[in-house]
Amino acid sequence: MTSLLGHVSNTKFSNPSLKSWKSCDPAVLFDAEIVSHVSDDMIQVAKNLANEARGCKYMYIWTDCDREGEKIGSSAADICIESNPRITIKRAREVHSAMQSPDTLDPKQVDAVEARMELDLRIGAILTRFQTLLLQDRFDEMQNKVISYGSCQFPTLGFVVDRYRKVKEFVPEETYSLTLEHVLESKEKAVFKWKRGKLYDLEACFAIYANCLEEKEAVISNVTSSRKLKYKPIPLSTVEMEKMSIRYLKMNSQKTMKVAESLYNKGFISYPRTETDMFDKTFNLKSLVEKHKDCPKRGSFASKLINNNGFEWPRNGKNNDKAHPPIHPTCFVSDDKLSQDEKLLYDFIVRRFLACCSKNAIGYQTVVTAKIKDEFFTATGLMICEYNFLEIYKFNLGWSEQTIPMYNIGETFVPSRFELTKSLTSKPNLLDEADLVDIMNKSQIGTDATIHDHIKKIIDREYVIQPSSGPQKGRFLPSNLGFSLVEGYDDVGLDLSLSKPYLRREMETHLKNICDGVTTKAQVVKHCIKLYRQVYLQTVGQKNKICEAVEKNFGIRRNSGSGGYSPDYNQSNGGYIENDTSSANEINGMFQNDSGDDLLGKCPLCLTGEVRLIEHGKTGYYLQCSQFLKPRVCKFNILVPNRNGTIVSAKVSFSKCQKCEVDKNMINFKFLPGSLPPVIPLDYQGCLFGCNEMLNEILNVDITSYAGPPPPVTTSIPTPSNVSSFQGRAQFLSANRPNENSMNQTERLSKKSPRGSEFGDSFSSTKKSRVKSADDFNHQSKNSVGNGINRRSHTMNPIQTKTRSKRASSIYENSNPTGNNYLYSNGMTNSLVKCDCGLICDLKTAKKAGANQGRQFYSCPRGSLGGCTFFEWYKDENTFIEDLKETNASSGVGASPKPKCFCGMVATEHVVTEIASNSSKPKAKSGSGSTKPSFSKSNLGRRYLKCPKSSKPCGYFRWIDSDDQAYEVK
DNA sequence: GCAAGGTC
Repeated sequence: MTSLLGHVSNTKFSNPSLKSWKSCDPAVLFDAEIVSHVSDDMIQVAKNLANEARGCKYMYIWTDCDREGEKIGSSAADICIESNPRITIKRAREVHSAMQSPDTLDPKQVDAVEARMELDLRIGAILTRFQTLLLQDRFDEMQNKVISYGSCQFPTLGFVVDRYRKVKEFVPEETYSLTLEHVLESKEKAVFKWKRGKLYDLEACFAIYANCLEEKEAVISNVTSSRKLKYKPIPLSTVEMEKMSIRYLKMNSQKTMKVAESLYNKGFISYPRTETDMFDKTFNLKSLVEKHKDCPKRGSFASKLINNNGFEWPRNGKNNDKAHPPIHPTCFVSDDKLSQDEKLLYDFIVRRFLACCSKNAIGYQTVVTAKIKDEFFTATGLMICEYNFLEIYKFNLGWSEQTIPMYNIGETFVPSRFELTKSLTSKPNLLDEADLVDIMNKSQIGTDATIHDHIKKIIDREYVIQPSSGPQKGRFLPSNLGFSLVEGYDDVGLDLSLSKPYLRREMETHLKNICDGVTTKAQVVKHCIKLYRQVYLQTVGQKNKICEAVEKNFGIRRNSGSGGYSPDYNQSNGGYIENDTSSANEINGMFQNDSGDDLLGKCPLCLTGEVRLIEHGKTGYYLQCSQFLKPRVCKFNILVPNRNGTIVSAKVSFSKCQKCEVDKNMINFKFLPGSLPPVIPLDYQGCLFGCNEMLNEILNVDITSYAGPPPPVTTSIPTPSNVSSFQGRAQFLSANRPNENSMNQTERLSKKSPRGSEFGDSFSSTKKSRVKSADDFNHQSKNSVGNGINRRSHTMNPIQTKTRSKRASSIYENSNPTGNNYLYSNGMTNSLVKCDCGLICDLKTAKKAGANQGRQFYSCPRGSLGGCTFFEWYKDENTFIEDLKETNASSGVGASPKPKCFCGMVATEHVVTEIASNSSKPKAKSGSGSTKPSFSKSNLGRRYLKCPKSSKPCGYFRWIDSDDQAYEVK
């Protein structure tokens, strides 16, 4: 028999050179190989296991019965098998049957934990390096700071910032109510509450009040009395212990856990890290209660439970981690054996336990209703008859005796006070630690064993401040740094912002699915990396937002940086980058953008963004609008393909194109000798914006192909510019005193004005220079990968073709084997359709039987797991032409009017996809009440028109491919 | 110098 100390193994990147932060672009870590290894501080544990295993036939694993326990056991088993390959591994689960019928380890649970470990490592390393190096590069003040990112840390910080914003944005509103009081001769007093509560409209309230004033007396219209129960608390879990300790013992979560651990190690309480809030029926609770009967403080209550029939089995909560019971005292300990903090916490745990084993409190509630005119007012009294658990558990439960005078129905009285009162809505409070623990728990951020660590982490990292005195004592305020980071990530404008809990929660859902056998570790890792990669790439593309937020909130100046910090990365890290050249280079491209020397000029499509020349490794270069990475704002992203290495280098020149109508900088090209026709010099300065057709054609660049629709008018995410000012935040503490309405003057968040859809025809100047047929330039190699990709606006690129041929895929499947299809996009196809979350859509196929079966559409890649409702049909060239026809028809340009059904509505088009009878003519399905026609086999695939109404359609029917007149289907 | 999850 031997013991473990939690996880014996951990994950790390296998290539030691990746340890250095500047050894590679952080995004390389999305795909770098990861290995499991024995942690440095667990080497002795591993050695011990190996030694123990040598002489054993069987190994029984008795770790916690949760998925982490399964993985811990699995790692321990691996070590033992290595030491003794003949050893048989058994898993003890149910205590009572463990030895008689031992189980085996559950590989699904082990897989789920391995997925979590891998994702946490990659995400943490990538984003920590990204944001640390970014801010160190731009701000002198950040030189020695590590700005860590964790999938739990940041959502925790996000909660603090969210509440802070709510407090700052709060504008109190006046409310009005009617107050009724009655003081009897006996001096007894009844305070009645208006049934309407409060009104926001003074005039309305005054009208009611004036009407009531016509009546001199109030009449008692009802008196009810009923038995009320105050339920005893449920058994104690870790999160509940932390919350109660913070609120009533004034100990923070970190300290609470430390003290609890100390009590546990001394054997005074059960294991303090548990989600379980129900006792197993086999527990001998009475004997545990009995242990406290001699306690001077709580002994008499414990004795009552045992001797006076006061014991009752505890209520059940909803959670059971199957690993540990609820927290309870294991023995009685006198105060002199405990430190001050231990005394406090132990006392609480014992009281809670005894309360659980006691009975509900019983009271009688009387509600008296008084009426004036048509308005009703109630006064409530409470008499506690049996205190039961309340005797021992006196933590502010909001249940106290409330006496009111006796009234009889029909009795009248003259009000002592009847007034229209004005009050202000009260502002929310900053989060205290108990609030934060609660929100984290509900949002599945962290576990019972780690929630307090995450809170400590954001304090230690100086992302939040917890004042130790003053009115906000113990509450959380975001620091300038924490606020800036959240604001920066939020400004990137993704619903899946890195400061929000959604990504982590989604991961948790998938981990459960692995355990349930719904999916596999590989699929989940792939899916989550895809999501995080998308969010990461878009965040990197707008990293200036983070710098801007820091600049604004700190009041510090940005230095020019090293011109983007990617050049500092050691790109010789061959093995890793080779595996994913596209993603690494894509990111490098993004890192290069803000030095200003890659600027070509204003975007000809959206007119607001700046087009830059971005190198994309072996793929080529992009002419990319700065708005391109914003969801659904601008799609200008033109590929200059370079698959044959024709372009040795391309750099933006400082001279403008004189011929070009769109005022753009020229590009200095260096071409590979022999790769181009002799008419083009090897050093060539040219413009790619349409005026130089020859250059465009030789390089296979179709600048004219972008003729996409204008983007929808979008409203930017509101930016709390006034909220975030350095001064404002510094003043917050001093200004925010009790009873002082410091928020009155706070303005609401300023909203950026909506972006106009000023696309118009601004790009038409280049449309006319559409390139000639590719055949005219057959000196270009036929093997050129770029050929044919960019020829026309609605031609699919090879990646799309691959994607289209797939059936609708599950969320766990990538749309192509690389998982990086968006990186190859030429920017002119639908492959860049993004959903309302800002994610690149999955292309799916409609499965539902009907006219649209088989059609492809775009939808949110997150699907039913918290995805948005974005929907858009895929448009290939044919449907695009159809659309044009329809547009022309509707605008009356040389098209016949659309056929109308008998109701006069435009008939809708359908395709025969199912057959039902041998009839050659369609007829209604009998008894269905629907006029959906049924068809013969020969009609399969034929198109027809019918009434568009889904209920009570008129029966109009006409074959499209026939000259027959429409007829009515009954 | 990065994560989160165990545990003393």
